[in-house]
Amino acid sequence: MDIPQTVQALAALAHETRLALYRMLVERGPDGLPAGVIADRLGVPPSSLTFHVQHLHRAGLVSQRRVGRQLIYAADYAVMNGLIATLTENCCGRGTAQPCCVPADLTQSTLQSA
Amino acid sequence: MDIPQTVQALAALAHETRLALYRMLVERGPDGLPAGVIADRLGVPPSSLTFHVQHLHRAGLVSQRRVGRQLIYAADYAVMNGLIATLTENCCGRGTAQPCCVPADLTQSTLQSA
DNA sequence: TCTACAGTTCGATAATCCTGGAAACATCGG
DNA sequence: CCGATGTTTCCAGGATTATCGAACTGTAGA
Repeated sequence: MDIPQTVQALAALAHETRLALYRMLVERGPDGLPAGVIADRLGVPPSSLTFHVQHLHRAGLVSQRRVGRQLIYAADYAVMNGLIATLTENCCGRGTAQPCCVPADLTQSTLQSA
Repeated sequence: MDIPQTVQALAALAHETRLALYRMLVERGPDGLPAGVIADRLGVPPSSLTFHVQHLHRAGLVSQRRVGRQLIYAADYAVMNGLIATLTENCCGRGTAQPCCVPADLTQSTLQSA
């Protein structure tokens, strides 16, 4: 993940409304949610919702698809995984302090328990 | 890590200069670097450097100490670890997609090799 | 084709952030 | 005490981001 992409993803998440939006979509899973429902739950007017969700979409954090007359947004985990990997590799104190987490590659899928 | 703190940390990192600054300090380790050296390396004027480094400092990502007449800044990993943990817990698709990484708590320090 | 509905785009305003020079503050050496 | 050095604070500007109503686009059903 290159630097501009990292900055873009960080900026996309660095807003209370958008972070709440993204978490809502993660919790919801692959089915996603239509724009209107998201706007309702967040309590923001439609045009503001579009503004924020597009921000996440441009950063690649959220996917968009049309179903009938509604637009469904869903979390796209690839960029988030890339972001966390980048932060873990470049921004955790390697060797100096205890690292925060281990990239999934290193642990042979011994998780699913958390 | 609560939401405002998460947003603040994300916002602090969501700028090319500040991300470069933070990575420089991580690479440097606990010794840290004086403000002047950082400004030189980043190619920003002193007042701009202060602006950005204070931003990181307010977010708790960077510590400050005085040595003689210089102010030394060093990466403080606690907040970064907390940030990554928060993102991993709340923003990775639990169960839906392959997770990006495993919190260090779960792996009995089987690292130090990476 | 007309109407209703779901979202987006447009436009104007407000708020926030960024930049960098100049002045002020703090520390050290003489 | 004075000058030199390192850094911050202050300030003004410019740039970017956020908010939200109103108008527009696209889709579905009668």
